[in-house]
Amino acid sequence: MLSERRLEVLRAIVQDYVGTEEPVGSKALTERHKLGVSPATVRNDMAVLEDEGFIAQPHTSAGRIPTDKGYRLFVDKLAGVKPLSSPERRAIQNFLDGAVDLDDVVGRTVRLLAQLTRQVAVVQYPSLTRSTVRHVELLSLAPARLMLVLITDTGRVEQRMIDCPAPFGETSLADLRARLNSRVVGRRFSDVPQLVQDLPESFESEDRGTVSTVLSTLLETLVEETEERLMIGGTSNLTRFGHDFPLMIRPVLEALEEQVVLLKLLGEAKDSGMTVRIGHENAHEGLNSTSVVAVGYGSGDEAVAKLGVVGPTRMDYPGTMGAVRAVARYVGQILAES
Amino acid sequence: MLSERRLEVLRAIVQDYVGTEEPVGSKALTERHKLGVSPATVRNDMAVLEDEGFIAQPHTSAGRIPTDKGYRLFVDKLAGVKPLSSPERRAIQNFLDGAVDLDDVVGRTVRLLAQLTRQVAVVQYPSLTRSTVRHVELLSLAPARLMLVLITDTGRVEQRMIDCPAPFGETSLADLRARLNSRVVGRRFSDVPQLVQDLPESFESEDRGTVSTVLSTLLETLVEETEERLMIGGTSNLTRFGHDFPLMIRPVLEALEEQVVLLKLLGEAKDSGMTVRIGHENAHEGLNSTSVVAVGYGSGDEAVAKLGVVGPTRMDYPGTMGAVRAVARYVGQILAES
DNA sequence: GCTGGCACTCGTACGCATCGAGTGCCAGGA
DNA sequence: TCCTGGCACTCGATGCGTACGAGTGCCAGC
Repeated sequence: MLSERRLEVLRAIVQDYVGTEEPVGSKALTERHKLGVSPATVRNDMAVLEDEGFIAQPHTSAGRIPTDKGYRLFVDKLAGVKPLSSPERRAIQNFLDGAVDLDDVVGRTVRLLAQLTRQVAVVQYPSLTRSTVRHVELLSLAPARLMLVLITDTGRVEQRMIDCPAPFGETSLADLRARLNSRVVGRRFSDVPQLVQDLPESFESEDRGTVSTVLSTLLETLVEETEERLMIGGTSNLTRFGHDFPLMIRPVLEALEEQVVLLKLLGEAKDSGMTVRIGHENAHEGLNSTSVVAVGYGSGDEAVAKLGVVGPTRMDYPGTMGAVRAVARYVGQILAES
Repeated sequence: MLSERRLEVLRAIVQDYVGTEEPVGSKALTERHKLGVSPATVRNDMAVLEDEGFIAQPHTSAGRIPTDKGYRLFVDKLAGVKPLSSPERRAIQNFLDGAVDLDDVVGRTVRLLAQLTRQVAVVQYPSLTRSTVRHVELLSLAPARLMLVLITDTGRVEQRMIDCPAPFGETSLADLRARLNSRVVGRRFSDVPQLVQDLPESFESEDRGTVSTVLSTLLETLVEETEERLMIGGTSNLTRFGHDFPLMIRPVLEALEEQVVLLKLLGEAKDSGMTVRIGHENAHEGLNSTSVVAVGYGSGDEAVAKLGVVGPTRMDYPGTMGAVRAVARYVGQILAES
């Protein structure tokens, strides 16, 4: 186990490096932090930290920079979550209030998070499978053409066109609408398939085809949209990556364009509590030099989706974690109110 | 007026520079193009072209690069629109077919355009004001809580929650729904305000408050959503900007994050025909070193929205214009079918 | 009006010396 | 056992002078 002082040295290295973006040497460390020991001692500690793999030298005769493992230790043991200042909290609330619909909430959240952390923000739309059904609507647009509209308790709305095999009367439509709603309203989307399974049987044979079509579209929608949607923002913050950013930025931008990658990224995060993935801990290669801070949010106790930020491993972890957590809480509140 | 040959020299310079990204000299020009004259002659022509402001030297004793004015002349007089190859056309069709809803169409279009042009793609959602109403739906979610759903002929769907001043009976609701639809279905959104103006009068006094609330929400939605939505993609193509891209990319990314800026950008494009804005022709400062190729698209003859790409001024104009035009046409077809 | 020749410019590449931050190691002291 | 000061060493960054060469402008001649 590392001694107290060595941990302190590591903490100092991380803090200085995050601040200056330059390898930090033993002398500078003793000057800027009250470690109570001489540079020579710090050098010895650094040698140990390097042996253990917590820090590294870019080249001989340069200062040290933290490794992924070093950041990991820092995040786990040395750093807390820095709470936001109360002006910041007020700013969040002001910014998120006044959103008119779910798109707006998500959009504002992304911008807010990007601005607060000065990093790239990713916000997932509330998941269908974890939401409950608020309403199912069937609209007749043409004799044999229906529109299916799904509304979730989190305000999400999905719609699909349906071409019916046969014309469908207004009364049958009203009947189907009523029966559908009575079965699924208030239930979880993941339970919907079983709940509607036997519906066609209770209809006249002439309508049965259409009912089946509607139901299969409904189920299809559930499946398709389980590939969740998300929104990202603040990509211009990537330019803050550092002096070597031209090399970094390419794969990161590419990764950010792949919704699949991002969804997997957020999916890997724990359902509750905050998850921090540092550098190579991220499965995706393009993100090997980034860290991801993610957390679930929801209108109740349970998370309905996740949000987070992507930034350089060299980031202000306590501040970022604080901002992410705070934003998630407020978004949860907003969703619960609507 | 410039002689035929001088125009030919300009064309050659643009082509070479676009290909190599390096200032092009007189000798290289005569070697790579069959101009039929010696380097010295080309030098004289270049001197003239420089006097006229079509080309410039980054520094003395370097080759020439086209100026914005040079590209402008190239686009207007020297370059055609390169039609896509038929495999490319097939690829477009395959890629766009199978989109399930409007979001999907727009998303696929963005990806397609980014891939074809290897530049940043911007696609605007079909505008509300230029669309016609396909259906207006009112759903009762709770005794005094309604949801308003607007559906356009282009497949766009907007929804809003409405808190009613008083409970609203099912029959009144059906009544309002029917009357609303009979008035506005098939009409343009921009005409809706007049069409519904006198609706409240025909209702019982107890319902009049709610009807007014619904109508004002409807009108609000029309106004708010006139700030059009759009989707962008292919930002990782920004890394292809050139060797000086670290300086370029920042303002461009920032501009791309501002929907307002992008909407203005597309708004400046002509309604019909293709618009090319080169370098400083773009009002926004951050985009002074980019060119924008934009075109309207629509389900019928009329444009319902625009799409385009943003790339370095040093771009393959004929190819880009061809791709943009082709994609716009196919998207128009897809919208018309749905 | 085109061409070959020629002097000139200026950015790039390369070699070389200097500088200094930072290191590792060691002997001596608490 | 642990800390400290001292010292030689490493190696990237910086600055400078030179050589090179692509490219130009100009001019005399065809």
